[in-house]
Amino acid sequence: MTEEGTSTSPGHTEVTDACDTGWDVLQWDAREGCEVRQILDRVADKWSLLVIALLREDTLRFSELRRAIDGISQRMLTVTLRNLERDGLVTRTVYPEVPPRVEYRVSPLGLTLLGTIESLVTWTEEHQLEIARARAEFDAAR
Amino acid sequence: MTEEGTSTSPGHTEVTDACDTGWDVLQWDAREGCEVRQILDRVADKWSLLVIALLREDTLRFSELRRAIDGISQRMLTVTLRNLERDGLVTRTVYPEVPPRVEYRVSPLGLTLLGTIESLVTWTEEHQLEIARARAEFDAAR
DNA sequence: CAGCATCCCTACGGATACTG
DNA sequence: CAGTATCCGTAGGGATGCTG
Repeated sequence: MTEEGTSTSPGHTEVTDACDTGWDVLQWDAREGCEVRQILDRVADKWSLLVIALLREDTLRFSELRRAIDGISQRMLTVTLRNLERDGLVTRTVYPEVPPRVEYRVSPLGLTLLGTIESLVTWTEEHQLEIARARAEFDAAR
Repeated sequence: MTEEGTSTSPGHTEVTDACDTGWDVLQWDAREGCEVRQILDRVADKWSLLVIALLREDTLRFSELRRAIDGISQRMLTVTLRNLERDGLVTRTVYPEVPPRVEYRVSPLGLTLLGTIESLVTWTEEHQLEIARARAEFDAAR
């Protein structure tokens, strides 16, 4: 595995303690080690949010997720699930049966994140017209 | 400019009306045309959030932002500002002076988005320990 | 079934050089 | 000062093929 991993990069932990004080924007970026950046990245990547949202309803197995999502490659589903599992947002359960069965469910932690995300989605729904209008206006001015 | 633009891709607007019904996860992804996806991308890219957060305090000019952000290239600052401006989240004002002066400020719309984002940041701060623990545990199990 | 591994292509984003 | 234009490396992510 030459890629992925969202490296915790041990031995590179000179985060100078930034990111701890509340919403201290001037500091929390630029440094990749920052938690906010990492969580934001996780939530914003192409599939994580979708996967976690799907799992909110009920626990699903790999193939079910694969079919439910439509555009996703099995590679990215694997990668996404591993990341979510690593962050403790999703739980993976393997049933030692003959054709292997693996089930995924959202953890309580994942649920709280999902709740938070909803406010963002709500914001989007409430303002998408404003944004569309702004874009149209901007593009027209070229 | 051969790149960037978050294409409104005209003539590719077959969004089938998805994304309108609230938080209908099963539908809103996979289709790039979705507003939620676009907003999420905007908010999650490397610099947008930081820029908008910096502007919350007071209006700043290009060079001030550049210096304030530290890691950013002037190219990405430009791109980021154009996108934010296009979406109506940030306002750009040009003062026709001899050494040109341009000032940026958050729009009211941008402010409401920032407010929403804060809950995400708060979530991160509240749960970063849990996540760190989960990661450590996961990594240890390899 | 659930996945790892490999190849490969593209978009994101940095560095640099040039204008109004 | 405030950009624009160009070149280019890297990471994200799709397609495909192989295992336990």
